[in-house]
Amino acid sequence: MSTRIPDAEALLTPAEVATMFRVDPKTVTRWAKSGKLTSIRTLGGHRRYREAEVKALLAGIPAPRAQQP
Amino acid sequence: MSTRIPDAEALLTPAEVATMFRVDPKTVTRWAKSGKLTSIRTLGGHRRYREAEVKALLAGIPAPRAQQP
DNA sequence: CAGCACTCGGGTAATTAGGGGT
DNA sequence: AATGTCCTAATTACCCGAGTGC
Repeated sequence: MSTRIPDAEALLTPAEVATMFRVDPKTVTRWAKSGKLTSIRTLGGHRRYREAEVKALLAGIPAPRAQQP
Repeated sequence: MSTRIPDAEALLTPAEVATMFRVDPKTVTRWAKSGKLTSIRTLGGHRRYREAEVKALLAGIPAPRAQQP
């Protein structure tokens, strides 16, 4: 059967986000480090990004206010 | 009908955990082998993971460290 | 009993992280 | 300040055959 997951958000890899923005994956990493993009880390330290947020930014929606001053 | 179980914790399959983290099921297995994730084994050797722990890790909560004395 | 999807192992490429420099 | 590139080390993804789960 299909894997039914309780409540999971769609996540994107750095390479996928980089391709969508036509930038280098390293640049996406910098966006995450500077708080411009929400990042979820795997247990090994690799980053995953929220698909909804990336799509919103691609659509021209201004970045949401950072949560940490 | 769901099996009625007294006090069982919700368990997730490797595929479910992998989907939630956007990684390969093999990667989840490595996390379990390296002690980064608690794994429960079936009698046949397959692994199951605690839903609460997985959700906590996804939320950014670090691995359960020892309590402060 | 049979069948299919998933998971188990190992082994080997491909990404990613991180710092540093243009 | 922001992006792309070079490097090393670590993490992750895909290959196989065999066994488990239902």
